[in-house]
Amino acid sequence: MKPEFVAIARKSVLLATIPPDITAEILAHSTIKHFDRHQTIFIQGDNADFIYIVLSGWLKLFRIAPSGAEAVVTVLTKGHSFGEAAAFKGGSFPVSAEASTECELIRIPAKLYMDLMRKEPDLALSILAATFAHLHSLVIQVEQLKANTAAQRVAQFLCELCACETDKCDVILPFDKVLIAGRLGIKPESLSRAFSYLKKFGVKVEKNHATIESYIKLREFAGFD
Amino acid sequence: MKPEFVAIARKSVLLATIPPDITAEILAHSTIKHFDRHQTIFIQGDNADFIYIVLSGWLKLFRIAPSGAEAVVTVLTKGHSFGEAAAFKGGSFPVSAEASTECELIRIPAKLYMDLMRKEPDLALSILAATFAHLHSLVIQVEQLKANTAAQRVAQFLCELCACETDKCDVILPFDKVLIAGRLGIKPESLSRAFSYLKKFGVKVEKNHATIESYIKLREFAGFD
DNA sequence: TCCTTTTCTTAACATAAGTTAAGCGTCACT
DNA sequence: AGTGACGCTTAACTTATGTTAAGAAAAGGA
Repeated sequence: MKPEFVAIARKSVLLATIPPDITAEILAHSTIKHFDRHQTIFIQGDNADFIYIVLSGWLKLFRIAPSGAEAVVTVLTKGHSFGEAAAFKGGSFPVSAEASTECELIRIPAKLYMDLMRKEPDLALSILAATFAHLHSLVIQVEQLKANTAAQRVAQFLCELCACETDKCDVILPFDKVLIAGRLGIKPESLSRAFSYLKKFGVKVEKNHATIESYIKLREFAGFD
Repeated sequence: MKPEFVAIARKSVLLATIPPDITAEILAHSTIKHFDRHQTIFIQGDNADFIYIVLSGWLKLFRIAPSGAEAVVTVLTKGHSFGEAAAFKGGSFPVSAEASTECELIRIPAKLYMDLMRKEPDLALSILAATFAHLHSLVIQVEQLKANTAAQRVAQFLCELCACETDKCDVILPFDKVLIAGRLGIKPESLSRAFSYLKKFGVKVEKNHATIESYIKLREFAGFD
């Protein structure tokens, strides 16, 4: 396995806190998988036999309601892991996963991880840490869905992307607008409307590039403290 | 501690899979806490020093957005545990908790649980199982919020309550309508409207008692398979 | 280059849900 | 019995978001 991949994997929440010799053993039994855009990684109900770590690209976890409506649960990229919770339980995935861009993943056999866990309690703690991160992000998401308007959610999304120090800053939208809309629980048309509404607050969007004139003001509108 | 309380606690996801002598030790160091209706159990940001198991009554976990809007994240009752995730992480609670009815809780010192965890890896698995259950329920909730109308969410809620075998059945609404509305992410007025809309599908609601004429039909409308 | 396909935006319209306000029972207390 | 508080429902109105449709801009292939 390429050293750069190992480096990314080691930095993930899932492996970060465990000794190098154990990660080496895990990675030795894992494989790199490549997925094209729109390719299915797994679907809900599949046996959760693997745990994944994203090396590159973007993918989404989602559920399809019986009505056919798609609900995007999470969007993941480099360094994120997924499937730990389901794999741990030995059950099946509660969500489906699909590549949103071309992407590369490390696929870890769940059984291997579980076997090692008996010897190395730290592994359980790592899974816990990763699962909690997901849990927390879902709690936030539920709050955002219930307590904010679409435009506010868009503003929150922009604020999260914006890792800048200065008040004025630029962000690159990491995936296409259909996916952003799905992640925020709205239709692409509403996303467009939200963007043009946010012009008032100094947000300009052109292609996949957004300029934020005042991060402070945007945060305020977004309803963050 | 009363034997009936011990029995409830042992059946909770948090303690179900661990040996009796360990649960005994945990419970010996835990205390029973009593809360009146509307009493605060903790607020978001508090140090997560305790893990709780519900013995009786109903309580809600919620977040208050800066706008003042309340988002009910979960409603819990007998046998449910909460706080494990935050306590394990040693951080602070991401949500607030308030008693919705008079209720009794077991309060387990988080530190004790963590100390035992080092000796007994099964404890980590128990926490993981409990956390996974939360995770899964949040995934479902996100899907429901994003992909269903208010009336469908109400129907889903009724279907979940309805543990009957027969097609026609009655359910008792376990908590008041303001709280049900909050849990479903709608206003109480919309809940009323949803109930009267559901008359079409053979649902009659009077006070806290609902009659479902055809469970099958209701499920169909709810959009379950 | 041109043509097709995809992606995004905009507009007009429809609908679901929030808002405001009024009214009705029920309950507890006097 | 009277009063007030509370929980719930209903109605009229407003607003946000989905729907449908059309077209502009960008991307990609021939």
